[in-house]
Amino acid sequence: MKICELPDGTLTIKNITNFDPGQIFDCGQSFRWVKSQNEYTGTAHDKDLILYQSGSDIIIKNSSAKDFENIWADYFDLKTDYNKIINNLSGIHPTLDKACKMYSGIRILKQEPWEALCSFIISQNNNIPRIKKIIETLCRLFGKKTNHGFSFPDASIIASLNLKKLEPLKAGFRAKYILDAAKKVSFGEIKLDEIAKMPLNNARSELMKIVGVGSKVADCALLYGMHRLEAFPEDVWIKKVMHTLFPGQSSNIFAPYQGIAQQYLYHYSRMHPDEF
DNA sequence: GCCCAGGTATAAA
DNA sequence: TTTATACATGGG
Repeated sequence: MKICELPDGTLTIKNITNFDPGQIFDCGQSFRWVKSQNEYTGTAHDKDLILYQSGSDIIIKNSSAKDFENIWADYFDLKTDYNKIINNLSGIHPTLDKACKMYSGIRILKQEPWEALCSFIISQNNNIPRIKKIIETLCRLFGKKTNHGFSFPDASIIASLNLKKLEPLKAGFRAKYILDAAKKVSFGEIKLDEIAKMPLNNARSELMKIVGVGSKVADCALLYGMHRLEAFPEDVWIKKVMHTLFPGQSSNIFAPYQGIAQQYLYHYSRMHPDEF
């Protein structure tokens, strides 16, 4: 990978592999990247980024090389060798091999822990367009303005609100869950930075102290917000896949990349439901 | 109108 | 420990 700063202010990231913006931003791990034409615009760590793919390069329209190296390279998990992970997973099962290759452009983003936790609370029993709408409203109403959008509101901001003030979100029964999570996080009852380093099962139990956080949301928060690649969010699709392809076996056969295997298998199973 | 959405809390078997 | 149902809202 090589970063080239052009005179017009754009950056070109050359020789980048396993990076397909469509797969990364529309695979359901993040709900905040907005596509317009071929461009994706997103916000993290109070900064915006606008990028698009051009052949095998990624063009960044609004970031300095310094910010890219300090913030975005880590956010996009560019130091992880996904090709190596795919090679490891491919040997486990022929269907997993196909899934890995079909979705080889996915990387697991290092999102901010609170944003991921809150987003996946909102995602429960919900569809992606509406999840996006609720999160967008949450950021617009309570986040800080950035150049091209809004930051995700801190837990302390949301903790200072109440159900009435959350009504414009139209989050339904999830509003009380959002509030409980915000309070527990901002009052220090739940410490996300410590949970990120705990053994997986302890981390899960801690997160599940929040009302409305079950095993699925906990694992999503761990995988997408704390980059715990061994977390394994299990929904109805993944259960079907496991039952069909790996009967009687646990997700540990993918260790230590259960979460990445889950991503490949989830999308493959949605694309080929007849095989399961 | 109807079914369903990358689930969870709750109650009952 | 497993299985059924309500939950708020709106996309398709």
